[in-house]
Amino acid sequence: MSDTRRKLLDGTIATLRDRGIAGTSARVIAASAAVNQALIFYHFGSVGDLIDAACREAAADQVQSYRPRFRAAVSLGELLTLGQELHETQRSAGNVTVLAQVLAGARHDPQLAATAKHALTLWITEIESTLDRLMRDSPVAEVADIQGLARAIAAAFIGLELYEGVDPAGARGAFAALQHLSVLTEILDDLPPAGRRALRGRIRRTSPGPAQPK
Amino acid sequence: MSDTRRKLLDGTIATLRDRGIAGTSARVIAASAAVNQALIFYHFGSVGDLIDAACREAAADQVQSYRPRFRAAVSLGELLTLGQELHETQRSAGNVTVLAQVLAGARHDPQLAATAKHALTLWITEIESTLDRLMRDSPVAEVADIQGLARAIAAAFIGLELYEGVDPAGARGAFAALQHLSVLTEILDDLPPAGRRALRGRIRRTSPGPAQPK
DNA sequence: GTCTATAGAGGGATAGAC
DNA sequence: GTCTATCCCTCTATAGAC
Repeated sequence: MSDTRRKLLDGTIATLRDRGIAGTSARVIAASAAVNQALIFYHFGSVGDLIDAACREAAADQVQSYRPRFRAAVSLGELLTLGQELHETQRSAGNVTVLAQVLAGARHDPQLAATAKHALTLWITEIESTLDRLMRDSPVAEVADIQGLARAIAAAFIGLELYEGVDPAGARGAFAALQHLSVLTEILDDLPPAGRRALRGRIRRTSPGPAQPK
Repeated sequence: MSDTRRKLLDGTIATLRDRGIAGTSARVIAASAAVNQALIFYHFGSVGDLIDAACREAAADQVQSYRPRFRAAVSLGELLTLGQELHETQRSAGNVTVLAQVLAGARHDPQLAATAKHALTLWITEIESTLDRLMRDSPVAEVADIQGLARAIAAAFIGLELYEGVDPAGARGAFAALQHLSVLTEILDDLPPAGRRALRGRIRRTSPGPAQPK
């Protein structure tokens, strides 16, 4: 790949991270990439196409680089810790923030919507297979709809990323609260067999069961 | 309040909802409000000030109108149902979507950041006092940091609102999954006294305890 | 492939008539 | 309070020199 293309892809991610979707324009991206503005159109055709290319590449790279850590998580608490680390690491690299910005811009731009859905699906798939593995032997699985839960977690994560922008201390508090709560699932998983059977029966009597995936 | 001010405040919310933060300009707002563009500056000074005024008013109105329903919720499941209804009702009225857009724009605009923080705090305060009431007698309160949890819930809600924009079916699935999961907390709350004591002891041995509010 | 220059639209904001 | 007209800026995208 040419040097200019590389610089433009990186500059686009940096611009989305630092200035938000509303502040991302051809001129600003070109300045960030230290490249002539006209080259955006020569190499990518339009600003929208450049954003699309940059986001797809960045999301694929990030998900792949985090895959071993997803695979290594052995509890919901660890998955959450992974999420928190990802959140903090990315404050400089910034791909989750970027995804949040693209998601916000998706409301009035069908192209951004497609980009956002694609990138988000990569993360959701990863979360889903992790949850699948973690919860297979848990009594909690009886009331958990893994597909839906993975989507909820991804969406929540995006929300926390945006919230961080206006209240960093509050966002830290939110993460800490979730971490405390994850202790609950560990307790449930560690129940002795008798306790598990009792819980399972209790769940069956109360819950309508997980939603059927279509 | 003058008719023009009223139309501009409403037109601003409608514009943020329909066109996103990146598509919200003085000209578009004025067209939506059916008012001359120059009147924005006469009445509000700047577009940023208008957005700020509109968002603060809308958030205050919304939170107030939902307050009785927050007070009426008697379980986490009901709080979640309330959230889901709010989500669906607002697809037309649109104030949570608006908040998400302002939050996204906050990244490169300090004024929007202040607006977003103020509006979000109104919702967080409401969620916090509801959680406080709901969880006072629950053994779960031992591992729950209510302040942080309220922030996490509000942020997650914003994320779901944005996710709805690119994958409505996925967002519905996410809500359904959370609803199923809320059954767990009800089970824990309904434990017989002996079971509660056992759970409580188990929590004490595992958890570092809730974070200290500062 | 890279540059300058510019077209043409839309942006915030103001002046001044009414 | 409301309007028109306008200034000056930034935006995307292209034309054309190199």
